[in-house]
Amino acid sequence: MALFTSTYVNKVDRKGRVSVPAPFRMALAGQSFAGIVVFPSFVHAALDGAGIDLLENLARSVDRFDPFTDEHDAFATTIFGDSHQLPFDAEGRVVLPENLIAHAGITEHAAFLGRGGTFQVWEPQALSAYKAEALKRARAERAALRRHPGAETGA
Amino acid sequence: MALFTSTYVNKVDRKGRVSVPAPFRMALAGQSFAGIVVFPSFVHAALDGAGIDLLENLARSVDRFDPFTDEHDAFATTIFGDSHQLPFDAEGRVVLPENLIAHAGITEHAAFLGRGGTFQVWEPQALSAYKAEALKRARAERAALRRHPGAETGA
DNA sequence: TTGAACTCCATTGACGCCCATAAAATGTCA
DNA sequence: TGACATTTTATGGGCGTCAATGGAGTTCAA
Repeated sequence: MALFTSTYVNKVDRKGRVSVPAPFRMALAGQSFAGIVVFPSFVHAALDGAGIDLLENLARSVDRFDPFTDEHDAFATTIFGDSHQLPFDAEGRVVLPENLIAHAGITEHAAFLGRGGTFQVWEPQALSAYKAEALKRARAERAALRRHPGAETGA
Repeated sequence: MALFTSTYVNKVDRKGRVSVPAPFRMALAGQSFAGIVVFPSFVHAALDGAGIDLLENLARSVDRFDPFTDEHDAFATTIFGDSHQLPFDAEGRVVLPENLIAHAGITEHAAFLGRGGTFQVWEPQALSAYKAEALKRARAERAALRRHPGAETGA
């Protein structure tokens, strides 16, 4: 299971290349596409990222159920339409497309934020601000989550 | 199920390495990741630690991809974004990341405090102070309970 | 032919892997 | 039961490898 954790800030070089953090590359190893998939976040000035499996699963679920549910259909359309497949170079770097750079306000550095099954890419300053905000909300929700504990691993 | 008990104080060497107490390592044996997961405590100048299963369970509870309605969005961001997977070396040591060292105020030594299903890592002095404080509060609460019988919460 | 994108190579600093030692715990045997 | 042997920990340090980064050459296509 791919698990993206921690936050890494890497440099964007003159040619627009960024190293994807090695642990993230590890988590993606063995997928059918050697690279990452990114698309603009709906709610933040950031990018959502994941492995190609995210799109594969989404495509599967659209095929099966979702011709009937408008919400999910619109969701899938947006994601597929705005997603970019970014291949790794030999050193594990990717080139962020211009419009995504702009959406996230990225300049010198890019911050990779692990979110479990997916990750996000932020402009570091913006991420700091968002994290401070998220921490405040997380404190408030901590008690709530404790009342809904996750299932134990039966496997 | 992993059970962390007792308190151990180990040295942090020049390279930032600390031995994870052998009983803790035992409790983590057989997990899918040979190491520990740590993240800054929400409420203390300390680190919360556990096995990778903690994050796996959390990821499962959030894994349906749904940027609009995830009530635990902030929580997942904070936990995953600030969590570090620290692999054991051959001797059962881990390297504490710089920002976590800073958060806990750790310098020469690190105190591992068992808390049942999880554990915490403290700067030893800070842990002593916290323990004394906790003891005082416990006594005060006990006294209060005696003065107001029937006020106990079941939880 | 000129720019964009990819391949290949170089550098350096951090990290992982390995071995050594000492102390403590445990086990063994007469 | 007391002396000795074995194992496990905790700790320190050397060294090779890999990750992150920078830049030069090469291909492809508009």
